[in-house]
Amino acid sequence: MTRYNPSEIESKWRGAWDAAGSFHTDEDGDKPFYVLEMFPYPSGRIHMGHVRNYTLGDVVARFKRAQGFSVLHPMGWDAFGLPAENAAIENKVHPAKWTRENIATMRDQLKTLGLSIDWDREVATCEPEYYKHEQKMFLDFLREGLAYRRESWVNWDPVDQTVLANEQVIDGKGWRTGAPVEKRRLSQWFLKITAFSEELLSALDSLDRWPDKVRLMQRNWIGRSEGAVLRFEIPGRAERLECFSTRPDTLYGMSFCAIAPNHPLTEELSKDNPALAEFVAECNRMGTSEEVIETAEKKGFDTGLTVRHPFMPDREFKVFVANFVLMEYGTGAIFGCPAHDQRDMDFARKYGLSVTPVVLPPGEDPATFTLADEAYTGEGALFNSDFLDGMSVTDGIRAAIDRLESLEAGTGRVTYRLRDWGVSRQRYWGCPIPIIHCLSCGAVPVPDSDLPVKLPEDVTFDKPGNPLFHHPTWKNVSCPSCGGKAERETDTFDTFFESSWYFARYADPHNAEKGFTRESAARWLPVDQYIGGIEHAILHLLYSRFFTRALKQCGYLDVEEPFAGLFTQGMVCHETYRDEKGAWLFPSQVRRDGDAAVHVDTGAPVTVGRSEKMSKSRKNVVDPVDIVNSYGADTARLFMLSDSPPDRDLEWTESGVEGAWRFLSRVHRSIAEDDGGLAPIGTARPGSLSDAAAEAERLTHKTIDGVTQDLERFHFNRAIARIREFSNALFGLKGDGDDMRWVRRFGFETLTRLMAPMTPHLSEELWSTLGHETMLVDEAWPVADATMLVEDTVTVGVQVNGKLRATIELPRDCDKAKAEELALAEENVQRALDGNAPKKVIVVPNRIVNIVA
RNA sequence: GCGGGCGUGGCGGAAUUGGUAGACGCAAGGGACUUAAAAUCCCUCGAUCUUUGAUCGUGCCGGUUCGAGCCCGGCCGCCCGCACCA
Repeated sequence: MTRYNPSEIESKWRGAWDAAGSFHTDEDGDKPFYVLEMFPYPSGRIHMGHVRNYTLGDVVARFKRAQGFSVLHPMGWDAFGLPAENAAIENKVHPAKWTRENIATMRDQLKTLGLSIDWDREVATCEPEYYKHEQKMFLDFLREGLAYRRESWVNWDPVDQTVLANEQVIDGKGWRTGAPVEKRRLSQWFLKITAFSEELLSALDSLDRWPDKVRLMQRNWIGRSEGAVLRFEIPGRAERLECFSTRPDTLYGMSFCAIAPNHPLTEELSKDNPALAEFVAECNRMGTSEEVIETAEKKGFDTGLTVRHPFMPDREFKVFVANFVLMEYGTGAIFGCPAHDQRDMDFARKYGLSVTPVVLPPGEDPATFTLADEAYTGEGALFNSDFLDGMSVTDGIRAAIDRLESLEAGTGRVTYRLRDWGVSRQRYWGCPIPIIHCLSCGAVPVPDSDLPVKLPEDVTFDKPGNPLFHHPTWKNVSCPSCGGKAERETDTFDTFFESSWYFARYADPHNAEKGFTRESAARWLPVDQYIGGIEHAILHLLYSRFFTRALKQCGYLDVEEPFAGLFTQGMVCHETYRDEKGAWLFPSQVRRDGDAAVHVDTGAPVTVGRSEKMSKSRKNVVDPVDIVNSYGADTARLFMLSDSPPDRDLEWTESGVEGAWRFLSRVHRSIAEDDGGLAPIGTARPGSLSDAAAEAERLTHKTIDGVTQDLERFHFNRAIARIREFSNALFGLKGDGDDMRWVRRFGFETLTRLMAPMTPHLSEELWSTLGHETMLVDEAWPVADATMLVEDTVTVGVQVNGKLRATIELPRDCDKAKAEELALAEENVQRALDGNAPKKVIVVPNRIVNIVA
């Protein structure tokens, strides 16, 4: 008796695939297909989220390969980033060493999953062979005007002497030091993603193999709004005040203007106005967290300036500096119409400004309509508005813009919420920005011949701040332009920079001259199927879309969109456990005892909490390595794919894993221990089959058809349900006549082939057990015989007044009269009719008969 | 506040997109095998009742339809994204 021994089987077949070069990318085949999963950050160990992500991708890759596609399925490492620096500081290990060791560990772990990856194409973004190309890209962007430098605000930790990302600022304090975070102004590099705002928005419509949800999130993020820029005269001053508004139709309801605390005009005025300067400082102190914004009161400071109304030159309105006006959006200045904007209303009530309604809600009387403290933002007819009176909001907007343009007091304008991408990070473990700062020449690009600018590895982390800044020699260079004394840029790129083009590098991973050739990009891009977490719905995907367009503009490639198909997987969740003191416990420390749960060692009661995303902080994690060691990779993979649809969250349960294990053991046992019930390989189909054998044959074809469709549509959980149903029928077949022996072989072989994308090792083993000398990985995907998919008879439900009363067997496509006759003949139907004649009979062929009594 | 999604047995989820609700699995209960256990195999498994059958049942209320888990209107609940974006 041969027991199912996954560790033996799995290492054997991984070795065989390796030796045969089974997953080597075919550069010549005429059906290229690029499957890509988001590459991992080398944190040290793989987690269940990786297992799910890479299993999903591997099912697609193996399925497509079997269907005859030349599949590109690579893997690499998103290897720059903050955790490496944290490890350096905490454990005194160099980020490079830490990262490379983590990569080695995780590569080994990933390999045990049996993924059909071409490891010859592996890339690690922290290596100069990779990042030298993005330095070149950056310089090309600079030449094209797609990169530029300007001052920008950052979160500064005064103790660590470092810049903090927004998520490292907790309650206004540095996450590590607890010191109050300061706002600092630094010169930083930006990529001009806003040059593509409209394109990035409109091209979303063409991404029809992306989830609607992700497209919507990107749409909102880009945030297009149509409106007008108004240029208000400021009596006593030469310049005008520019305000953006989506509602120029409400101009007659205006009662003030407000400008941002960091508006240039504010900065000028506060120079000789200490009270204003103090107000601005107060605004800057105010955090930007959700909670603060939610509860913050609208506050303003009267500048003493006024603006003149464009349509009513005799009317002037006060200009305030207001804490709720953002410099980053529009022009950093607004006109306030309290009646039709809640923020303006709050502000007007606080400072006693006038509230003039100019949009009349339907059914209201203009003579009596007033507003309390709620602004009216709906549709209606304009009134109190001179030439706009009677118009709808939409017509009013157009008419107001026309008038503003004729008065040269404004113009129609489209504004986007999207802002340029700041790529400078004051960090060590990242790609050096290839710029040299010269006192006389300014920021000078490093010449191509001097690339790459290598990140020096002889650094220490004993001083706070960026080690590049303290490096004794690296920084000091001569200016490439004038030869004078100069310094290197010590900032490095945001790590989203590396992940914005890695998918293209895989097309040509060993090219030392270029990031990739146009030809390789033309062959493989865009990625046919990209798979990853929803958490990257906006930034990573948007940056990659931008990068692809920027690269196209610089002549690198000819596509605009990097990812033709996108699938976003759900999270892997697990119950949470806490002991009596409230401390989190690992699942391995907990034993379930019916409804109760107790500590494995002490027997003390354990509180079971709701299921949440697996996370180290809550300890509700299960280590994939443990699962692979005790059940094998195929069981882990099968469980990942069973039950939960891939786009929904998956609940990890021990019993579910056991169920997957039981199923695989059963398949193994049933096929490996089959004693003589199988026809030899290549036996022709017998001329006639018994009913049972014919039914099994038909089911086999139906299963091929169903599983194929399910895999194509990412319904992996249904594919597995179908396979289980199929195997239940198959293993229950009795008899050893020629027909049974033939159909059993046909069924068993089909089963192993259909399971191969999900459980590749076991399938390969069984393929061999069934007597094949070739490897299953090289076999073509089975194709169903279409004539076998239709039954001769169908079971049709019979309803009386919509309620099911019977089912009848009918010949396929049987005529309506016959169906009606047979339906009415049913005893239960007659009883339900209770002697009444049917008023009407609806017959839907092959579906249902409904009798209306 | 704005935008989006989802509510189906004890649980995860199926349901050819308007046509037999609950596939497949998990858990539970019963039985067989065994000295015993594990493993395995078989049976039951939405609720209620007057149990060869009937009634109810897809968050709640209503509508359209011969027929609604699916479509429409209104509620309730949960989840996600954005958030002073003018």
